[in-house]
Amino acid sequence: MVDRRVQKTRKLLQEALIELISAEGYEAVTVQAILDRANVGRSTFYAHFQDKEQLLHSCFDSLNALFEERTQQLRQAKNASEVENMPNLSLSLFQFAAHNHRLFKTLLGQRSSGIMTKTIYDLGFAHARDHFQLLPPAQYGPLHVEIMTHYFISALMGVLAWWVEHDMPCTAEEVDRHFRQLAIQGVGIIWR
Amino acid sequence: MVDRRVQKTRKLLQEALIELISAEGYEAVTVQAILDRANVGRSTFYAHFQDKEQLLHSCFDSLNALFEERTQQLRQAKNASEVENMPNLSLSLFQFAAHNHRLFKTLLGQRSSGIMTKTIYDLGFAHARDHFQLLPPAQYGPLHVEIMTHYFISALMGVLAWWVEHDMPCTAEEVDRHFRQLAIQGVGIIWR
Amino acid sequence: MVDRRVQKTRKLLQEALIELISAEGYEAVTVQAILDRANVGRSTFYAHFQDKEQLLHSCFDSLNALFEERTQQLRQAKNASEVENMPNLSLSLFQFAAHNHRLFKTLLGQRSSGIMTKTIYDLGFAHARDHFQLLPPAQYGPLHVEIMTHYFISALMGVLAWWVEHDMPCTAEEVDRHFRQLAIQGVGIIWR
Amino acid sequence: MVDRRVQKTRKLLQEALIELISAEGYEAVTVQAILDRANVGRSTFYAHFQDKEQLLHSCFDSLNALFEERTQQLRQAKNASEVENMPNLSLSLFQFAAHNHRLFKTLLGQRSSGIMTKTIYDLGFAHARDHFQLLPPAQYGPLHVEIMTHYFISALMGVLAWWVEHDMPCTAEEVDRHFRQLAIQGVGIIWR
DNA sequence: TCCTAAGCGAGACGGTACGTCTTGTCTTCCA
DNA sequence: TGGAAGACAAGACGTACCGTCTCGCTTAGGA
Repeated sequence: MVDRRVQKTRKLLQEALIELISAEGYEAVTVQAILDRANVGRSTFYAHFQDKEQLLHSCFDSLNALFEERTQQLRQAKNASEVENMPNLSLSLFQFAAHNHRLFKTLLGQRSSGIMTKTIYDLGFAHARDHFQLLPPAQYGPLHVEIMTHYFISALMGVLAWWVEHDMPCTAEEVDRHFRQLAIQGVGIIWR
Repeated sequence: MVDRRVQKTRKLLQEALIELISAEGYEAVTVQAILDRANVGRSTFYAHFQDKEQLLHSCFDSLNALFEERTQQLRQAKNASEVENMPNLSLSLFQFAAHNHRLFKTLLGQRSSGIMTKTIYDLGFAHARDHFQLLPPAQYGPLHVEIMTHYFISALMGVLAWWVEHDMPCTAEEVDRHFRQLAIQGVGIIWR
Repeated sequence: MVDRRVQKTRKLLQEALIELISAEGYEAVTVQAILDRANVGRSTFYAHFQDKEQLLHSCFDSLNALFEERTQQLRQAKNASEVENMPNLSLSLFQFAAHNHRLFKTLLGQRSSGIMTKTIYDLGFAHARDHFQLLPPAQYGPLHVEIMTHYFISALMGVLAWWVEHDMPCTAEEVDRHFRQLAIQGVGIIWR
Repeated sequence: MVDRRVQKTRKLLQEALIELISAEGYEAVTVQAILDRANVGRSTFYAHFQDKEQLLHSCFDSLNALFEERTQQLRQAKNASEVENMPNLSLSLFQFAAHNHRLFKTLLGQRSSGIMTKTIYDLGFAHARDHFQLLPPAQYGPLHVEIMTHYFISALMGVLAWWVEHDMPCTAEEVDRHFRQLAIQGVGIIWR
């Protein structure tokens, strides 16, 4: 069984990091500053995490869990219709971000140097590709699918980043409705 | 009149930086390494640029020029139809990236820590917003336009990044056609 | 009454320290290394000794006893002739060192950083001063006596250190004879 | 030619070290404390010296020079009589110590953990052995000469350490006269 | 043709953060 | 209940870069 102190220390460090990033930006955060705020010794820090970046990634364990759960569901789905009936990816993400607003705003926003954007992007990309592959084959070639997946996830990330950065100016359901309309119907009339 | 040596030194430094970034990644590049590769003295470097980041940004003067030129055209356009007849933004970008492949691959790709993504994003976002505002008012509310602009530019950046990262697996015209189809018609059938 | 385990633990630690000092030198010995070698827990160590240095000093209890015994004899001596008939200081030391060769070699030699030299020196110095003060007053002034005592003890320590460092190349009696000849007759002919 | 700044920095560091050792003792002196007192940057320190100990040794360059000069004289001496007419070793050392009182008091005294004692001892020992070997062969065996050399140098170091530690309670000539009397005539009457 | 000011390389320097290491205290758990 | 195991705060270590600075050398462009 794991020492309760260990869990407490990890949590202290994660919280200190998040607070400091939103105050000063990721690059400007010093390991020493984290230690001071968390009241943790230097050696303890390095006993738990290799460096500042690993500590940052550890903050995203719950997001990893979200995607892993969805991936499980994908694998167990027997046919396309079951896949289509899964909870919507974009809505799940918007809701998850709403529940972890401070975390997402900090790590997707300006202050973070976008350090986590790629991580979330890759998680989302892999998931979307798996998803698309399980759907009935379309008339599109593999190149188009590749482009489409990048297109789709990039757009999702962009809207998500804007939404959390501006402190969720509408509900998760609303922003998801806007997003899905754009995704399904296209930018439409106003773009040639 | 500016000393020719000054221009030569600037160019040496910019090239050294680009080469080093594509070799080791932006974060790993040391000022000292730039100096060694460019055969330039430490004090000379700081006489020209405040720091590594400013040197990086200086590499993008030509992209700035591209957007400034388009912005000029936008301002001079008298009506929506002239705006609509402007050379296509996405195609311009794809073509520009093709002409500056090494630069774009280096600075949009993995090795760059996405350091320039935001800069290009902001340039594109501002331009797209200006563009959209000049088009005939649609039935969409301001929130939807905001979301749409982020949606559109994010998707464009995502496809662009993928395209240069994979060494342009198709022509600029082709990738632009795919992109515009997705933008105009939406992800369509395969996404609920 | 003292727990037998306590004595055992103390002994384990002392032996571990001595072995490690002769292997790596005093400065290089880590508390953790002592614990590992002695199979003793960190808290147990600090329950017995304040720190590494106190543990080291505890190894010298027997030498302290030797000097204390001699000091007792000095105090009980009624006249100078009894003092003169005491067992010889230098010979006692050489013999004691022979019986504790490993300890002395370790703690007087190179590896020890001379950490104990001063301790033994002070013990010897105090004893020699007491001794000299009980002898019939000579024609020498107090300054000369002070100098002489330092001269004498330094020389004794130097010869002792050499003797144990070189694994006793002659018997205690022989080295004592050489030493006393030098002390009594001087370096003599070969030094102007 | 060597940068004058380099020499200045070395001197600043050496002086800071000496002052701090005499204030707090060698072991307690932190590299950071040296930097603070000398107003020198951390990297500059390590550009000049490997560590605290090397800095300490660098303080003794002049003493090395003294011994090297004497060794030169020894090598050039053609016969024993020239060797015997060389300036006296013990007097030279006492005078040198007088001219560098602060340095010697600091580095031979209590605060220094005797860190330099061995260095000076070895210098003196090597020199004395060379010296003795050039004198006319005596009736003594090699073992006796070895012992004698250690005896002699130890005694000299002991008197020297006492003399500087007590702020030279008599002149260099006086302490040398006492020392040489003890060395030549022996402790004499008062020691059996 | 000389001369004088700027551009430049070289690199010393003060400073700061890093990741490692050891210390001495404290807590937990097991025999 | 005492000791092994080991988490922890504290802080020094030696390394790596940074941005500032002071040197001389060279190299125009004006006298």
